[in-house]
Amino acid sequence: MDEKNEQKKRITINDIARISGYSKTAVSFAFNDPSRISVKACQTIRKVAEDLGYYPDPLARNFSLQRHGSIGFLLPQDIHYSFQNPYIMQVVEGIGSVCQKYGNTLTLIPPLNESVVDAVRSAAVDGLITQGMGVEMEIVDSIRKRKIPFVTIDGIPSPDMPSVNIDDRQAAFEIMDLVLATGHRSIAIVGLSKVSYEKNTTDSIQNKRLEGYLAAMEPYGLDFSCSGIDTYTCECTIDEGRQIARLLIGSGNLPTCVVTMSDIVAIGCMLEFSDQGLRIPQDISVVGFDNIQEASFIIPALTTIDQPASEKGRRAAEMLFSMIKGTYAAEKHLFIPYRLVKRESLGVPKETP
Amino acid sequence: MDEKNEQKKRITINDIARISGYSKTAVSFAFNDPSRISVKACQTIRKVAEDLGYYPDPLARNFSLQRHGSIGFLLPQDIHYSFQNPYIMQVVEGIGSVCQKYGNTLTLIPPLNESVVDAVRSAAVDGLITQGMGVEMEIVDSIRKRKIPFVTIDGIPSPDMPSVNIDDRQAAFEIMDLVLATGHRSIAIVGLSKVSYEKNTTDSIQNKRLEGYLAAMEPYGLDFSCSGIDTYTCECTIDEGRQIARLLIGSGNLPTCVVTMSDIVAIGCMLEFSDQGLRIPQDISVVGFDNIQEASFIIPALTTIDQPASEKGRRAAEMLFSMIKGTYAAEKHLFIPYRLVKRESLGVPKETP
DNA sequence: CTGAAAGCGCTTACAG
DNA sequence: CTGAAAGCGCTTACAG
Repeated sequence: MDEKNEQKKRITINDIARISGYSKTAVSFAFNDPSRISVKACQTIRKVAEDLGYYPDPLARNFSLQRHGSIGFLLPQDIHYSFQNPYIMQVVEGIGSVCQKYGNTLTLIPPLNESVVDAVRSAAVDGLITQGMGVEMEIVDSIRKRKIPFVTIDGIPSPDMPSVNIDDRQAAFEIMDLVLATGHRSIAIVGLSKVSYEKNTTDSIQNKRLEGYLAAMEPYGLDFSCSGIDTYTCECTIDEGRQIARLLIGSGNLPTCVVTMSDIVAIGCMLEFSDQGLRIPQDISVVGFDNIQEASFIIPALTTIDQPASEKGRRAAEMLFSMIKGTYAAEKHLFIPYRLVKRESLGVPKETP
Repeated sequence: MDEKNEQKKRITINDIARISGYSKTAVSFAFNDPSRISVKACQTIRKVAEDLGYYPDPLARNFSLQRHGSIGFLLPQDIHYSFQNPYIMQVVEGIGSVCQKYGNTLTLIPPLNESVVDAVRSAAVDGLITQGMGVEMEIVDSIRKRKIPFVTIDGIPSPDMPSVNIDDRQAAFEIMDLVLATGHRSIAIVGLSKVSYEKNTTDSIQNKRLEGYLAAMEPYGLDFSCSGIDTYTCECTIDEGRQIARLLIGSGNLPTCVVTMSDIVAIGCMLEFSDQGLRIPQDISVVGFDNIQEASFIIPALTTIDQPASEKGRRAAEMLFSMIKGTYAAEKHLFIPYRLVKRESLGVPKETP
């Protein structure tokens, strides 16, 4: 009935037990805790196992042990977008380094719109790290229902939802304050697109940053309704950054500065501006957010907020593993320092209206 | 006040069956194949499940289904290095997009030196994609022992080891030929470091590329033993690229061109050269390999080989899923087109000796 | 040191 | 449409 080519049946612990003449218990110990059996038993069992190419089935082992040996990272955007954003990749790197430390793997969960809830429910993970999650999201209920620990990075700190953040409001305040102090009054703000699988999010780091911008603008008598202050949103990719730049150029009413919430978008804008013959910062200034590696080597170098992306990932993962082990007792809402990085992409505007 | 609902015991299919008055079979069908039971039964069961916050345990489900619902990617280098290389990230993105398509997750397996064999043996994956693997590697035996399908990207095509590659030899030939035709005779070649978890690899794409370089050099009467032709190796990071550049400058015998096997290393070299006051390509030329995004926006733009990284990942993943499903029958060794990309980082050397 | 046996929580072929 | 029962392959508390 089955097309049994060579190995008709997988070799199990039972086969090894039978052939070696020991019990399943002994075979199990031979692999997991040799000190519990005699040296002779261990050798015999291992020999038989080796000859038959046996190794404990991870699926059965994990099931018996009631753990997966992996933590999950729920990608905030479609995988195609997430991987184009070096900031996200650094976060993942930080998470991964902690997984490595604890001998776990890192499971990337694509945020398929329709099925993200199912994906989260059925993912083979012992815990979950999410990016940009608010308590009001439907997905939070799903995770809670699963009763696995989770931590959110760049989400909104809430009770029962451990988080790792920088002070986005203050960081945004600082960079906008610098932009305004430099003389800019005509500003395009480019925000982040929403987490891909949630349609009705009201609370987010985007809002925190907008609050910060607004607070910086207030002393200058500006707010988002003023003419000259416009807001946009796009995915975090170079291409969409370029599109925003084209949009601004096409509008015939170019701002003197573009304030983005993401370096990768800022770089997209810069590249497009350059391609279209605009000089940065003489003709237009651009500032970013994140301080990805590329921000320092694009010419001119990008003024931005340095975020400790890898550290965010690491701290979140460390928290998560503590929670999984049940030893977690520390502060549930971490705030990590950021740093304003002044470089050449921000200059004095040609004319201040 | 149900103590046992709190955290004493997890709610299982048995609880739902008992409380709803239906069998475990019916409960299972309510979640997996509602058409097999009556509408009424389905509603009743779902209601009870909802009230109790029940959802089939993924661990048990996967065990019963004998599949993990995830494929693994064995990182070629330490996670810290792998994530700094946009080429690798693009490959992962390609793999991930296919996982998303098939409703699977993507498990990243950190290549911890000591335990990579164990990691591979125990990873909760239905198949494995590796980067830069040769048949002679110890890890191959481990994977085979696990009897899960695997595909290698940028490895050496071998029987029973499906692979996805470009023609590295020819690509390397073309770019070296261009370098030589441009007039360079004093060349530093910067290769890739070995796959982190294997110490004695003789066969690799690095060697294929060296063959290509050599073939291009031959008509010019050059080979690796010639004075002026030097070879180096480093991790694929900007920092190590910079180190190579410093090494070259420090040697007092600067080549006229640096030929690297990785854009990220090329960019590191370029940044360091620039920082040290050398002009590219007037004072020194640099060429890369991969054509990562950054290669097009660094100034001067990088001459390189365009590799379809994302496509490599996608093709490898598609192969792997076919193998997992047992429907695989096509060509086992894929070669994908590459493209020589001429940009400004390669120029005519100042003096041709 | 050793082994019998009770789980771990599902899925599904089979019979009614 | 429905349910009893046989797996899936391990781990480990317990008794000898």
